[in-house]
Amino acid sequence: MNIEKFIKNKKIKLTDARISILEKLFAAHRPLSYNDIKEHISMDKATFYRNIIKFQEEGLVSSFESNDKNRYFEITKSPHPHFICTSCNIIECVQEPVVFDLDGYQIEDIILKGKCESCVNVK
Amino acid sequence: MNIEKFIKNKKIKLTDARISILEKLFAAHRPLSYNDIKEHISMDKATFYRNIIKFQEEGLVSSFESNDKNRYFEITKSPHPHFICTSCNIIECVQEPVVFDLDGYQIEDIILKGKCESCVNVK
DNA sequence: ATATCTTTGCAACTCAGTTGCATAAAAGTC
DNA sequence: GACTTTTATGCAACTGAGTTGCAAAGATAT
Ligand SMILES: [Mn+2]
Ligand SMILES: [Mn+2]
Ligand SMILES: [Zn+2]
Ligand SMILES: [Zn+2]
Repeated sequence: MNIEKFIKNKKIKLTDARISILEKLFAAHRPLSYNDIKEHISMDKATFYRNIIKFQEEGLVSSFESNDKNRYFEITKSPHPHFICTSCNIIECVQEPVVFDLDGYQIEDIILKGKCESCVNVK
Repeated sequence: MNIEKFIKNKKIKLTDARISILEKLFAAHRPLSYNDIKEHISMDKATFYRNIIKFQEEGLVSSFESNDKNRYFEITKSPHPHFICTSCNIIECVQEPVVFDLDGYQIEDIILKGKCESCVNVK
């Protein structure tokens, strides 16, 4: 995916800092925290978080809070659930759809917690 | 529910601090954070968190991380999903079961995020 | 009584994320 | 070009939830 194309008709200037964040998120197969990518980007963390907030305001990036007190970010794709392992804290995107409807409520996101394939076989 | 009975055959001494935490959690219809109950208990927050950790080790209390950076605690009941409103941050226990199975994984907890009944009607 | 173990309060600490402020880089105006 | 206004960045200081070290208090055991 081309970043200039991705950013089209969003009101965001494409700075070097922003490009490097978006590139990292595009390359990932799962949501990433600031911690996950801070080695691979050069900006100050204030710049990182301020840009992430912009991305979210424009709907380019989504995020959620995990168990480990970190916030995880990913490029906004078609909605899908996420799995968080309560043993190793790994986070995975879930492809299988979870059908669920709660009367009067509008569900936007689903987070499943439990033991991942690796951790379920360890005691 | 009687607290002495609830605590039976758990290796936990029932101190005043512990009783007041458990009473508050028993009376609640939804998970509570330290912030929610600190006005109604008298202990130091270190004591609160240390006791909560004990409760969780004994399986008496469960918890999860919300959007607002706070941890929410409730008496462990039969597993059920929780709903977190992304507008007003209210947390509710969901009674309707969410059926979902992920091959090789062990699901322990389900968190639904979205707009609650009040917030879905406001723009 | 005295020794041992557990709980508590206080203060200091940790760590992710935020904010104020000064500088730097863009963008707009003439 | 020069000048003004807006936006982005880095740094340091701050915030707030939760944790930890330590000494005092309470409880349990012998
Ligand atoms: Mn995902
Ligand atoms: Mn509940
Ligand atoms: Zn795992
Ligand atoms: Zn709401």
